[in-house]
Amino acid sequence: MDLLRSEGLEAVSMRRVADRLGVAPNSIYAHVADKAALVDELIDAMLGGVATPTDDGWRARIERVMRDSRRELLAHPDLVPFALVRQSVGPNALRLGEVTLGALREAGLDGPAAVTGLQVLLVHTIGSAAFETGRTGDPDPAARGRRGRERAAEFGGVTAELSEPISRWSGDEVFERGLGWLLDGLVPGSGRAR
Amino acid sequence: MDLLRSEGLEAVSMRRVADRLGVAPNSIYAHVADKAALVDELIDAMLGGVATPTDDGWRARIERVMRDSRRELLAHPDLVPFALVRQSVGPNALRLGEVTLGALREAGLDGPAAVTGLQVLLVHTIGSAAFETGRTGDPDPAARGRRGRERAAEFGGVTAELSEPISRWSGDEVFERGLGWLLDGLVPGSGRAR
DNA sequence: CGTTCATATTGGACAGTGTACATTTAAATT
DNA sequence: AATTTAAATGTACACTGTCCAATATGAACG
Repeated sequence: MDLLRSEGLEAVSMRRVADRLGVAPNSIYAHVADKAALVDELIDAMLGGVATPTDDGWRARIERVMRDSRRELLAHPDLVPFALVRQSVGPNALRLGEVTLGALREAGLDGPAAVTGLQVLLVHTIGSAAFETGRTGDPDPAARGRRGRERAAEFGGVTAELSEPISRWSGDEVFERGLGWLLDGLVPGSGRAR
Repeated sequence: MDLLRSEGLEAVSMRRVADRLGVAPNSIYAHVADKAALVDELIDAMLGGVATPTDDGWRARIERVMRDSRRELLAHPDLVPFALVRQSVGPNALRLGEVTLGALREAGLDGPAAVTGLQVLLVHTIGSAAFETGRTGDPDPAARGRRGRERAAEFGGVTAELSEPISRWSGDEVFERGLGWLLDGLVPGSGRAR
């Protein structure tokens, strides 16, 4: 986790981790099956920074879990792409998942509907973090060589019109608005912003 | 693209691609800046399979773009994790983005709101595809070695209760329901399912 | 026509990567 | 003290993306 936070995920190689532990690279395989499994544990460790909410209303509890998870995701951007695909079932993910499920049931959803709701919320929270995380920097879409420059010229004007505002608008807005709409839709008749 | 579809993304290495073209590995760098840039072009090539919708209503047009994109994403699962993070601004992504933006404006949204709406829709569509794509197979959460088995025992029962139904319920439902709620929320007063 | 010049391609190499195999060291259990 | 189990190790394999200097190729031009 130190390595990840200080030098990014690409620095988290078996050899570098082993160095950090004063150990041979192979020793790690006695504790972890794969590198993927190692990353899974990193993800769950990250979720350790999300507190179990104790708010009164179910809606407030859900909002808090999602907002806090989002904060933690944005603080560990390199993990975000994996958080969705390899949904880790570590203790922290489980803890937060059950709290959210409980809140959804409290809101009146039955078993299957609550699970679907949880999934939709996860997709939105992690997905919007992934979206926000990506493309932070190089505004240079031109590849090297002939094809690259040709492409840049081909649709140069339009690129500016569409992709520029996309990267400019705040991710908070995307996250908050989407979260609101999903919660409104999840529990029919409980619309807040309407 | 052939290589990706037949052997997955891990087979798409510079050397294998070069082999396929009867060319030395380095030659590719005259046409593409990076391997990342190559993947970006793969993503846009994939989006080439999504037709420009011609339906009458704005809502039908948006639903079609998102549903078709989802189909294409699920057909190329290895690309999904990258579709969100490295949102490619290739010609096809641009084409579909503008069509969707047009539909949102037709629905009555002004510039910034339409862009936010587009982002929320993208996050949901790509995000739910990513979620569905992940974890298709090995139901084996136990790592090797002592820690692994210890962990599996530590929260064994709960794992089954929560993670088993999650991987069982259909992704279609998550996608369709979320899409509906988002569209309902996006355009106030036009709720369809209520 | 030959020459110039940008583009494309090449061989070779560097510094890594994840991980398998067989073996030795260490710790826990009997 | 002996035996079983776990942890750590050295070596090695088959790859990976990408840089560098040098060469081949094609089109444009005087």
